[in-house]
Amino acid sequence: MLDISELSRKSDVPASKLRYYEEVGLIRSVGRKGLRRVFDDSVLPRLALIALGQAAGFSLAEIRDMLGEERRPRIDRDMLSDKADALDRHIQELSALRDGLRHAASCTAPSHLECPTFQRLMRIALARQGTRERSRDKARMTGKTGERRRGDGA
Amino acid sequence: MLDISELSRKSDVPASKLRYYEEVGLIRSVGRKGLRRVFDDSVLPRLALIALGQAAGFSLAEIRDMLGEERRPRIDRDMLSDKADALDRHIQELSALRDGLRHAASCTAPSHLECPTFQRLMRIALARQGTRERSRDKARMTGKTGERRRGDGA
DNA sequence: GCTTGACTTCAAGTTGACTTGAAGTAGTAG
DNA sequence: CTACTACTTCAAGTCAACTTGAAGTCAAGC
Repeated sequence: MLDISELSRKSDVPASKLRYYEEVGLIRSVGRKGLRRVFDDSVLPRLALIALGQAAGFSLAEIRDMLGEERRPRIDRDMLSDKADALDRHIQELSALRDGLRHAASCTAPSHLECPTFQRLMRIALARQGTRERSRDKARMTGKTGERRRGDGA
Repeated sequence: MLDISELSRKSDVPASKLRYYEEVGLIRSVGRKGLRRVFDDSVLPRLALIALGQAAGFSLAEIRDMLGEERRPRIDRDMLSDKADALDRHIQELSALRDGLRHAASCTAPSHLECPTFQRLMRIALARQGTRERSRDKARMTGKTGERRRGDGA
C-alpha cells in the first residue's frame, strides 16, 4: 500500500502524471486515506507496461484497451494478436530505418540520397509502409475516455 | 516540377502539411510560379524519409537535423550513428513488447500479469528501459525551428 | 476581360499528453 | 490544539504537429 509520493518515487513517474492516469482510467487507486489516494503494488508493473506501450507508439487509449480496465482481466486475445502483428510490422520498418542510418553513417558516397545501397534500404522500408495503408489513421480512436473533459467548462 | 496539389497527390501528404513542412524547414520549394509553390521531384523521397523518421519516433526537429537543411548535404555521421544505436535499443524494447503481447494472446493463465512467462518477458523489457535512463528527456530539443512562431502573437 | 477555382497567407483552433498554479483539506509532529 | 506540509481538486497553460477558415491573388478558360 503506497501513497502517491511513494508510488511516484518507486516508479519515477511524477505525481501529476499518476493523477492524470487515474483520471483517464489507466490506473486505479485502491481507496483513500482521508483525501489521499492509496495505491497497491500492482500498479508498478502496470505503469511499466504503460511506459512500454508508449515507447511502442500506442496512444493511452489503446494502451488502456490492451491492459483492460484493471478489474476486467479478460482481454481480447485477437486484438492483442493484431497489436502484436502491427508492432512487428512497425519493428520491420524501424529496422530498415536503422540500417539506413547505419549505412548513411559509414557510406562514403557524396550524398547518400544518391547512394544505391541507401536507396535500396529506403525502398524496402517504404514498400512496407505502403503495405500498411495508413493504418495509423484508425489509431485515433473514438474518445471514450470515460469521465474527463471537465477542463473546458467556461 | 510539381505544384503543391500534384505533390500532395503523389506523396499522399495533404497540402497543408506540405506548407507546414516548408514553413518549419523540412522541405523546400524550388521557386514560385506566381504565388504558387513549385517543387521538384527530390522532395518525394525526402517526404518518405520524414514519414519514416516519424514512424521511428523522432520529432520533426530531430528529423530536420538528420536530413540536413537540403543544401547542406554533409550531415554528422556520428550523430547518425548515435541515432541508429538509439533506434536499435528502441527496437529491442519493442520486440520484447511484441513478444509479451504475442504471449499474452496465447497464454491460458488466468491473468497474464500472473503468468511467469509474461512476467519474465516484461522484466527483460523493463530492464532495458532502466538502462536508457530517461534518454527521452533529452529528445525535447531546444526549439531552433529557424523562423516560425508567428501564430502566437496576441 | 471577366469569372472561376486552385492556390496563397496568416491567425486561430484542435488533439493528446501532460504540467502548473491557486485554493482548499487533512493526517501528524510538537 | 495549532501548524505544517503533503496531499487534494479544478481550471488553465503548454507543446508538437497539424488542420481549418477567412480573406486575398492570380493564371486560365470562356
